[in-house]
Amino acid sequence: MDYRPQDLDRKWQSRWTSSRAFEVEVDTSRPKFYCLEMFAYPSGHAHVGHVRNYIIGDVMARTKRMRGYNVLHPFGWDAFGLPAENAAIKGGIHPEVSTRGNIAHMKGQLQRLGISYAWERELATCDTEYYKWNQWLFIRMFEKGLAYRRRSSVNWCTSCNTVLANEQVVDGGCWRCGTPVETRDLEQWFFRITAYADELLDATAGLTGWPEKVLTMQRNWIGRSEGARVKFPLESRAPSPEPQAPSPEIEVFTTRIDTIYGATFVLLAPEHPLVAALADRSPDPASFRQTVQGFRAQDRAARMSGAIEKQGFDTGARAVNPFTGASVPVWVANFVLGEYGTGAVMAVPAHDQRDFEFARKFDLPIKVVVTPDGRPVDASSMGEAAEAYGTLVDSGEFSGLPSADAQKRMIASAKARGIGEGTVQFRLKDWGISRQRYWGTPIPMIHCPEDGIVPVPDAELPVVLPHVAQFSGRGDSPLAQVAEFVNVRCPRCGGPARRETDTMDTFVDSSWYFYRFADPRNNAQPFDPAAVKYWLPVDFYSGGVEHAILHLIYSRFFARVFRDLGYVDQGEPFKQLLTQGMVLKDGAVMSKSKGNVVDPDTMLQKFGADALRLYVMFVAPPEKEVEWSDAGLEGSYRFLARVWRLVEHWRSAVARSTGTREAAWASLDAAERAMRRKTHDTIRRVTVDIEERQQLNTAVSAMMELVNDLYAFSERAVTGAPTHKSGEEEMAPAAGERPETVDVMREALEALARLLSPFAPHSAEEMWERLGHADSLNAASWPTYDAVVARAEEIVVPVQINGKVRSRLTVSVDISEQEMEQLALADPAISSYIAGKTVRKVVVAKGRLVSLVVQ
RNA sequence: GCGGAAGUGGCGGAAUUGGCAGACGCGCUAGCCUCAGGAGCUAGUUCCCGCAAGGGAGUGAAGGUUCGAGUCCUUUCUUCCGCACCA
Repeated sequence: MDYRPQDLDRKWQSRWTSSRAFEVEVDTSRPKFYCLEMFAYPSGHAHVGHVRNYIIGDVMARTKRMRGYNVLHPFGWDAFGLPAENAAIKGGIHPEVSTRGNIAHMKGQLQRLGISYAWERELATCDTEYYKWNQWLFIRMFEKGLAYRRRSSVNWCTSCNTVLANEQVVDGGCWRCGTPVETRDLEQWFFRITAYADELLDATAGLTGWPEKVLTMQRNWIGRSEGARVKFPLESRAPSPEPQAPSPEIEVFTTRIDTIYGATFVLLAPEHPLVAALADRSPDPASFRQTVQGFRAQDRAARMSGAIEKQGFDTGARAVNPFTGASVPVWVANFVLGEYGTGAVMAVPAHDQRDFEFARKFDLPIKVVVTPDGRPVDASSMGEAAEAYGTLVDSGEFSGLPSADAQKRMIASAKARGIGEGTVQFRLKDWGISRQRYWGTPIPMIHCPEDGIVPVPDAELPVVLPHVAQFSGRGDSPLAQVAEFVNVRCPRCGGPARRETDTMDTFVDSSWYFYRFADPRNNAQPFDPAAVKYWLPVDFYSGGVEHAILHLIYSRFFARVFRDLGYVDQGEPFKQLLTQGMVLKDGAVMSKSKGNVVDPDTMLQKFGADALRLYVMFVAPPEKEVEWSDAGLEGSYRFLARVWRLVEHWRSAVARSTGTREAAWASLDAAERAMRRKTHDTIRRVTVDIEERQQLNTAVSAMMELVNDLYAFSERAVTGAPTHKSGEEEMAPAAGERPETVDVMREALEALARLLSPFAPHSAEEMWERLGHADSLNAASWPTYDAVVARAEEIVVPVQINGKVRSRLTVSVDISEQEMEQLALADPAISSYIAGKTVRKVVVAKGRLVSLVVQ
């Protein structure tokens, strides 16, 4: 029979489904393994880049299943999100319709690849049964003060009169009409992730199964920095008649309080609350405000293009440096960030490059207060700021102290005087989750004129996303236009009230779906804690690096929220993380717009699922980026066909020999022993490569080596090599053929079918069946190896003279170091080299090599 | 600028603990088989010299440690990725 993979795909996929082969239940008597690939946004079509990740996970899942683990391997859909809504605005197809259609298509693609998912646990985040628990959790977080509301700026298109997501801002303009985007302040919901900043940072040290790269990215993202807050009092002017007089001081954050004697001016962010008040007091408030507004608008556009030039202007106000008592000017600067620290900085041009550039540009004073290496620094001639730590000069009572000591003393001094204190500042900000969008989880809150913000009672959850027929892309939040949705009675006072019309960021959906998979149909709670206790943490999590920060940090945050709610007992959800590399085509990431998408279905039709799976695993280690190659895929197909012919060639001989196996191991000849050794060593290598090294490409090459040896072994046996022609016939053992050879072949083919099955499950199942087995390869059928058999009897050991290999010795593996040395010196090739010279040193690495130093 | 990863044949890559560099695959070459081959089987394939035996060179570059370095150390170059006025 010829190798027809497409038939095998169909046959085995339907068998797996009908036998519920991959469905699992909690079973505390067995070790569990939770294997998860990041769930998918249902964009419509999976390309081979996406698919690579699922295959990697499937190899792990199938291997662990065969190793006897109770394997949870679920899949689902990150189904809410902007693209579906954008498509609805442009094409008029309702997000619900397009999303469900896309899910159906992509699910078919994954099924055709034979990925071993527990499909009965499938979930989509747009299911009310799922997002209900987003709402439930939101309310719990609201109760604990972890969800709160405050004003924050959004992108606003004045032409469409609507809020834009960051992705909808293209080159600083609206994605639809190109109108320049403005910022506008709205009341929005936030999650207080900063409450866990320290813990999220510290716990990275315990994530030993994560790539160091990802941990570094998370640490940088959290961005802990130690420093101090110090108040610079504003110089009093004529008493202000205004009732809300500006705050009498400017608080700055600095990590270099040791340089404070050199603080010759103060800079405010354009967003700083004091700026508006200072504008009122300025001689020309209109132009003041216009300049500030210019800075704020510029900031957005400039983020895209890179660096922007430093700009600023003098507010006219002055503040007092609390350490020197000097009067310093207060400026507004475009590069000071409103959302970091206090939104104000003390500028020390001598010791901070940014301040230095600003001072030079605007001719502000530069004062040196730290000498890096003991040599004096001249303020007027320095070309750049001296940022290094050093010894303080010209700093009053602190002069002469090293920077680090000075920082401690200055913080103590500031604290004693009530003008500052040491603080820890994080770069991590609270997570803004409000989206003025339709296709997401409605935020379960009610705004009552009497009672303020009231959560929807648990009994009334879910707040179902109402049907919206028309998506214009204009105006308010889509939900705000649905009167039946918006108008509601206040749960507390019963009076008329309005529902919250914002929906949640879809990162909320993806921050806990891995818990839900443990118990996806629970209607009473987000999940049964006992089920999660059994299945979690995820033992193997794989996905793209693009999620290294947001998704993974939000998930770690949610894990701690669930922990503090008493639902899970530990705060790290992912034990091991693998970030798989992308698949490139013509050197670029696959994308529809580039037109370089490789469609898995086309490959499936040509070569079958197994060849595609095998190729993608073989081409490179999982973390690496790979370039797609049609020729490489063909090579994998050829390999599978080669294995297939080998099985076909031998299977009837193997079937007839049943019963003689094992008995014959003692009477093997040398070639049979070597073949058997190769079989057992291959089992060892493949097992280690998958489970320990997770280097799936070398696992495949180990199997290829085995097959190459089996062909040679087959050639040597009387039956000849399984050529294309002869493969079509069932070969009987030729006259005089040794039964031992058949036994060795059977052991090898059975091992091979099983080792191959995580990679090429359809072909492997079929081969297993054709070798005479009625059971499926699914459960607990991983081959074991005999370490004694796997060990070589003889090895070839190189002999080096002065670092160059001059001869090779074939020796027993058990040979002693002394014997090796003697054999090496007695070797004719070696003795002729060393004749007449002095052997100064002999190094023997047991079982590895002999190295002679000769003069 | 800061941080991270990586540089190995024509190509993808392998080398697990400092011990035979180039496994395995692609591509290419030759032979066999065949009516035919874009199928299959066998052999070859880092570069240079040589009919061969063999010799020499060789893991981005330059040094170093070592009997021995792709692997460890120092310097340096290049590429990719992340962060990027975070005070």
